[in-house]
Amino acid sequence: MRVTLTQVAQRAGVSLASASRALNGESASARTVELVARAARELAYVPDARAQSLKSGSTRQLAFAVADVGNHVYVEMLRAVEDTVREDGYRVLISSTGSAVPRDVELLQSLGRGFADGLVISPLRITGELLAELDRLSVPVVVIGLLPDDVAIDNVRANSPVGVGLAVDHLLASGRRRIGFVNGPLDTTPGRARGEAFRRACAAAGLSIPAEASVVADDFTFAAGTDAAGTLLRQAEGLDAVVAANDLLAAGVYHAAAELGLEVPGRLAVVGMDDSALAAQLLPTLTSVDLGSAARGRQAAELLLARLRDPDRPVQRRVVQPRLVVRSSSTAPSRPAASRPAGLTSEERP
Amino acid sequence: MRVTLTQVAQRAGVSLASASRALNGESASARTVELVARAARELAYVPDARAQSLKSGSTRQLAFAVADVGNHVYVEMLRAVEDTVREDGYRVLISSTGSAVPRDVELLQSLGRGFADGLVISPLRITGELLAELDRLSVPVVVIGLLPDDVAIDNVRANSPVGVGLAVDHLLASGRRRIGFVNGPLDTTPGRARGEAFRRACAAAGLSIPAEASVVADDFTFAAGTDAAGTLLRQAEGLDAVVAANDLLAAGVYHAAAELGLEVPGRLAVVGMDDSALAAQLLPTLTSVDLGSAARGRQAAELLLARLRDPDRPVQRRVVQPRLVVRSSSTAPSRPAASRPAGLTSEERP
DNA sequence: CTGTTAGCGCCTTCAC
DNA sequence: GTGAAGGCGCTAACAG
Repeated sequence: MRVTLTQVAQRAGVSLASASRALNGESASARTVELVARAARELAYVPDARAQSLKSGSTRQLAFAVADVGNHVYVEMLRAVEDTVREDGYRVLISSTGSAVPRDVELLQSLGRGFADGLVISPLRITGELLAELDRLSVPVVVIGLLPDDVAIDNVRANSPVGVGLAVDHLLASGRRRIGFVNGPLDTTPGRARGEAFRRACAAAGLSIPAEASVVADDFTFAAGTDAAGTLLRQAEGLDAVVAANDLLAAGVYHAAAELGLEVPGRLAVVGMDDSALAAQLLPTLTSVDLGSAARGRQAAELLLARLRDPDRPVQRRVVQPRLVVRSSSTAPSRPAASRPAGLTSEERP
Repeated sequence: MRVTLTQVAQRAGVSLASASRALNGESASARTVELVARAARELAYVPDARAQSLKSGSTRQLAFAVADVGNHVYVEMLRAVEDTVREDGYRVLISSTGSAVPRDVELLQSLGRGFADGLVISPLRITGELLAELDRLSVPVVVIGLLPDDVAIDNVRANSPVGVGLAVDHLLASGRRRIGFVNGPLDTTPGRARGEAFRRACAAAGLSIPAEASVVADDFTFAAGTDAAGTLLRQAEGLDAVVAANDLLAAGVYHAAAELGLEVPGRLAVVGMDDSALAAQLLPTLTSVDLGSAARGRQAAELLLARLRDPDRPVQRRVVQPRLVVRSSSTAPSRPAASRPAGLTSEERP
């Protein structure tokens, strides 16, 4: 069946310990190393990760927990995390928690079983219960998201206020004035942060946004975005721009606008957030605020690796700065409603 | 630090063995069970997964290896796999191999270390080297993809021939006659299968497809699709429809068409494959052949679980049947080039 | 430099 | 029903 080190040692004619040392580059005579290496090769010996884990106390595995693997943002984070930790010989255990808290907590509790050496988690909802579990966690954890200030956990976050500000300023600079907002659920961390940021950005620009120009989708998904945007565009007539709290919601805005015959960007400019792959794939291409998904994933992974190396280092909080990526959905000048047929024309695409 | 069963036993005033039995529901007196349960609760005891692994020989972990986590198809598979195996108490270790074979092989070799009890792999390129490694694997594996007939490995596959046939027939039924094809790399399993399927479907319909109506993208990605489609639409004038080997390539066709002022679907019908989330998000919404990504993931997971339960069961091969999902990108009637300005109008959307 | 020995935490015979 | 003891595969002390 499975080849053990004992068998290798026997075949090489040395003791178990010598075999171990020889393979691990500890002090051993050239002859022993040669004998053992050869026996190992002949038997196709592979060390047992389970036994090594038990012995060393570490699994060389890290867990990555996200709300929704379906959202491309998390995929980018995942990829960044994986790429980063692989160099240090870690594998990544993925865990999609759904947007339900119970699964989060369940995962955190099971982490105590020691199947992973650390955790990167990007929760949609940061509840007291979740924080309590994080606090009693026996392995290092890095949270991607907006953590309360008094929580002593390594943390990487996007800068939503600046990000939303970039979007609003860009729209204002393009001559838009009647700006609507499609947010995600307000009981989520990004939902609350981005909603607040939108209000402030508008206030700072001296823009008064009526209540009906802001809607909240049931979820950060395309379907929810389409519904919410439909409501928004119907209830707040005359909008000339919409900011969406993420790209999926923005795609929903496109669909709602199309249904109402509102041309994008001619009649309605749209700006998304996250700058996920989708932004470049849509037509017209979507202007979006890059909140640094990959960067956040990478930095979270780095923080985790650093803490694994030195458990006593001071807690770090990193903020990834946003960047506006201007594409077609916001670049054509605003036009009055009836100047041309609704629809996209190739002339408007760069 | 970490609470061990020994400590629980001490606190409960029973032996290690009794504590183990009490917690695992083996024969033990009610009193012992009570004492142990209480001690465990008070100490917040959690069994150590590493030790259990070593003892039992199983990790309750399964690995899932895919070429590209960035492709939504794999995300859907991943989700299905995770959902399916979670019920049986397995965790999923994700491994994105890139499209490079070396990483595949590397993973397979390291699987011998016993950190996972089984593997689901969906390789883009099924090479001899890969098959050789699969063959000498010490844990059960299920391959999603087109495996050679003589390989005795549990296998789940899509039905590309039927799928491409559905696309072509649908286009013919909508009155399209000059159909182009954007394929992915021919050295990949899906690329080869779909290319072949397209040729046959056209032949079966009595359609002769000139060589220039078929192009091969460098990769199954949006960027590669845009490039390839640009070439296609320029070199094969007068096409009234394009089938793309996946949805990302289809999105590329949209962009290339827009650049050339070819209205979709008025001038050019487009059909994608995979029916990923993207299909519904694009505008016009993309008609696509659902190849059952989620179903393939789920079935692969089921096969793997079944084999873990019974290593001696006969090898199974499952084929997931495709389904055409008709949306807007293929439903408007074909029109001559100059009848109207290029662009999409809301009237064309259902 | 090498071999012997003792665990890592758990489960599981085996006697009692 | 219970406790003592052995061992999963490996590494790290300790002697020699």
